[in-house]
Amino acid sequence: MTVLPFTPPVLPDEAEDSPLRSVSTAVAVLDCFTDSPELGATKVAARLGIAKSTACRMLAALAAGGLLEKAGSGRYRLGLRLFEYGQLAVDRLLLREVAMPVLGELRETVRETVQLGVAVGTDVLYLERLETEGAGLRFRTDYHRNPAHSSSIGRVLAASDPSLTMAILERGLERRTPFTVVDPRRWRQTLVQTREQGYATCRDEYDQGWSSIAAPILTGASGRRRAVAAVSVVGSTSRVLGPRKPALVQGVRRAAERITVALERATS
Amino acid sequence: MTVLPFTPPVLPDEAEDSPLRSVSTAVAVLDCFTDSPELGATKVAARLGIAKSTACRMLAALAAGGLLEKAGSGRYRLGLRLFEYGQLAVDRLLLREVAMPVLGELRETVRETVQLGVAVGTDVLYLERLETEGAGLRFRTDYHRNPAHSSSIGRVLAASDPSLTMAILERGLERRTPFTVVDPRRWRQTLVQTREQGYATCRDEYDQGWSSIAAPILTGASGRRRAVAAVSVVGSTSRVLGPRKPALVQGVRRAAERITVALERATS
DNA sequence: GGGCATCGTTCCGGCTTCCGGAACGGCAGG
DNA sequence: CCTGCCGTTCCGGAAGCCGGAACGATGCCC
Repeated sequence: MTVLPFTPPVLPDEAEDSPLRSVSTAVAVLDCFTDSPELGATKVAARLGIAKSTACRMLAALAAGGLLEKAGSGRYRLGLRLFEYGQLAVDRLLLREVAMPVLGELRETVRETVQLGVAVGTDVLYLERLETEGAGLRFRTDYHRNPAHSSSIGRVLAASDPSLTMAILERGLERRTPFTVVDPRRWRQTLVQTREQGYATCRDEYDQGWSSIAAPILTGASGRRRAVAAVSVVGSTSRVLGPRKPALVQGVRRAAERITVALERATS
Repeated sequence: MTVLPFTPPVLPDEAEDSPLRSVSTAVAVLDCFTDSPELGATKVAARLGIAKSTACRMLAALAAGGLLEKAGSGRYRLGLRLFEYGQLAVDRLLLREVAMPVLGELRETVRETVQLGVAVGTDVLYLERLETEGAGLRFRTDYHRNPAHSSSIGRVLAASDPSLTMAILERGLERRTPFTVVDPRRWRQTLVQTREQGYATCRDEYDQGWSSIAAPILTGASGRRRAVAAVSVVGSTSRVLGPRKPALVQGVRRAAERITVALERATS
């Protein structure tokens, strides 16, 4: 039997400060499914450090609620009700609502994949991704979350949020490619540059050959403006950071600015 | 104070047979947010028939897990982690994976909004919706779930699943427009017709002025084929059920068939 | 094909932890 | 300023949960 690629017990770390232990455990059980598409009671129990019987009951209870689904022979997977809840959650986001049409136009203009992302912990969560329609090389689309330090959106968000910057540094700058900026000083320097320029770039740092440009969507009074989200254009490095770069930068910045204004108008 | 449009206590009905009461309650709390975007402890407690303190703890625990988020002044809303889980759930669906490219081509062909839906209880849940790109009237996009009886996808699914048919009839055929088929006999007749034709239509039954055509995605051995999902084209009634109807029917059927074949190939 | 290892599920006693009522603090409206 | 209303906290009683072990089923390997 091979060594499990699993991260050891997650539960003791994050469930310590919350009441309702069984609910916390249930959430931890759900978390197990972010890494593995299908899990059984034994593996869940092992990963969380709980009794097998407890894991079994948790799985059954979550399945009864539709958050999990039973996939033959006692294995479980994430349930469709989660998809439903997730859609509801994001539909109710004013940000996404006002951003959507602008993103659509941006894609038309730049003819590359465009993204809308926010910070979740030290990661970037992509709320929307409109893929390029061209037949060119497609960006891989099989993730919805990235470490923030190796993402242009993450850089834009961190540039205006000192606490996010600290959290990212504390977690550590994990190397993904030979080009990932892993030196804290150099990484901070990229934030300085981002603030000066008003946009961020990310060259080959997450997936070699792929780069992106991002600009911030701001909110708050003019004195205390902060980035709540960011728009980015992503594509092969030669297409994004080559001769078209100035045009893409302008497109991304304009789109972000338009969303910022639309947000202000909608919330006032 | 106005009469609440809330359905009275949901919890006693569905949490009776499951162990882990607090987990069941937590799921019921989540369910409250399908109707209302934001809720506080008092309203949740009233709706579920639990103590205010219990509701408060539930909300706090769910928020600690990221399933809910605190929206200033003690109100809560669905959290982004749900979006993440939901994306994972649907990304891992083989059905969606093989259907996506076909749906894209179908939209190109018919130049209308196309949908992919499955049955969840007596509703249709839309796993994917590609909106028409044209500048024409857009179908409203603010829902992800429909009563199955007034949907062409629901009709297709019910036509091949007697137990779904029964469940829908037991729940009752709610009238949504003057054209909604609410007579059980007539509704059953539409299923017969669906089986004969191999596709279903729905004219002005959910939103007046909007109609759809759906065809089934089948699975299982040739003897026991059953619809697991369906593809549909939706647009204004004149565009969908007018002169273009034969072309749209053919397009939808071909797409559904291609997905069926692709699914078989992928699972064998 | 048979035996074995593994896994999911069930049962039960001890006790952890959760529930409900009441009191506290903050907020908004009168 | 006062008065509801609401979210949160505290506490005792007890209900429901946890963990270990036994059961039944599944699937793998020989």
